Amino acid sequence: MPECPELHLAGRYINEACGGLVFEGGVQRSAVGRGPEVPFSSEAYRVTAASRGKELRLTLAPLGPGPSQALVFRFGMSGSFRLCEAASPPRHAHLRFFTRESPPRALCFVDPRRFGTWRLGEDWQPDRGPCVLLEYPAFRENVLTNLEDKAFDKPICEALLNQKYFNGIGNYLRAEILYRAKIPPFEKARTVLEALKHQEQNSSLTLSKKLKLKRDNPDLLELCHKVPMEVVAADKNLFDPSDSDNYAAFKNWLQCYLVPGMSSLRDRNNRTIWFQGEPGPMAPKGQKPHKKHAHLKADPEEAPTPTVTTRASKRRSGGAEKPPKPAVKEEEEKAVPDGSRKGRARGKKKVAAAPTLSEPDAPVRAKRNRTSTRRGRGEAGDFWSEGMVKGIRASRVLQDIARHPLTFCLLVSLPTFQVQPLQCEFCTLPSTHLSLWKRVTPPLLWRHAGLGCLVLL
DNA sequence: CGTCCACGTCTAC
DNA sequence: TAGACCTGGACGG
Repeated sequence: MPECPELHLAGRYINEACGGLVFEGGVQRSAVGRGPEVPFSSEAYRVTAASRGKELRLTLAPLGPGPSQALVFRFGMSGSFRLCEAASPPRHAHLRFFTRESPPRALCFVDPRRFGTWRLGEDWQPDRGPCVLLEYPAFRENVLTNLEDKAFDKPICEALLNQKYFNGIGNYLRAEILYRAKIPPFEKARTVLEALKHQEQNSSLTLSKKLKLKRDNPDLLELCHKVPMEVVAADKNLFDPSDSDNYAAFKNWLQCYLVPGMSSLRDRNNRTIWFQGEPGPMAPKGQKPHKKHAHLKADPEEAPTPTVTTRASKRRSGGAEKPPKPAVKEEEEKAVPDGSRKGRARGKKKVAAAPTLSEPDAPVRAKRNRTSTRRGRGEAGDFWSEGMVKGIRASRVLQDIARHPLTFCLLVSLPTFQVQPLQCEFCTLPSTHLSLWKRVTPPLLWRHAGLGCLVLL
């Protein structure tokens, strides 16, 4: 399920599962893996991960002297990471990193369809934009300052898959986002986005009213951040590789994509767009929106209501659905995995030689004990109340919110506060994200309403 | 058994 | 703007 939430959760999985492990030896690549051999070997090294949009970077760092090796992965349609017994890796494990344990384990890049790949070096693919999940302000700015680009001549549903502007959005997210924004998928992208530029000044409201408005009516670009954030912050980890039962939870989270009663059409790239209501002015002709899609064995008793399904009615079958994942086979890794290799030999990929990149990056992990303010579902609760807001330099904050209407962050100033490099420990927001706020005022509290986490800085 | 479909890029007419 | 690149699950006959 690789869109940005899955990439991000894969990174979290790697950091949690491998954080305390020592790896050793070389990196093993399957005969049919898409990516290059990894010229790295070490007596003892650690593995860490970071994500950006639909890319995931692994860093192999020797415990002793010696250079680190970085790899940047794309997951294609079916990629994932998994830590398992080295002796019995899953099928289609195309890259393996071995731990230095007694029965060794292997961190595996697993990818049945092999559309995924990896490159050597630490650089993100240069023509992909900022991450919708982790670089929200930069993402928003990148879109709103480039609206003359012909990428925005297209219908919004197609523009949303353009990774130059929407790095991390994929087919299920675009459906979920447009559905919540109540925007017809084939409305022209520029029309939709131009409107966001102007609706940002909305004076004569109190701060808390504005915040509430923002929270209750997130615009399209905010939803590009907020919707994937929900997946990442879900109580039940919707994509925990070690819990195969959670696919049902994911299905249940979906409000539009694959949901019975919703309409669907093929866009100009022949990708299925799911939506509700009118398709919009740029809809391809000669295709009748086809509804239903009954072959979701997840909801057996679904009444065949011909009426337009409403929000309430489509919350199908509550938790009653059973996970549609039947087989847990995938074992019996045949010794010669894909000997066939019929048509077309593996094309020679021009491996972009990683040019040096300075990137001060190196985020200091400012560990804190998180005061667990876990609330369900992005609910801000009384945090937004007038009382809490008192004492902020409201004008500055408002000004900033107007420029970067981030519904999820709010800052409280404390005059004598020394700013330090830090990250939100929950979601590993990069320090670049924070710097935007540092310019306003030193933050004391930084809260992601979408995550329900409160971070003391 | 065969057909259709899938969470994504790429490049070749 | 088609395809190519792949495996595998769901579904129909």
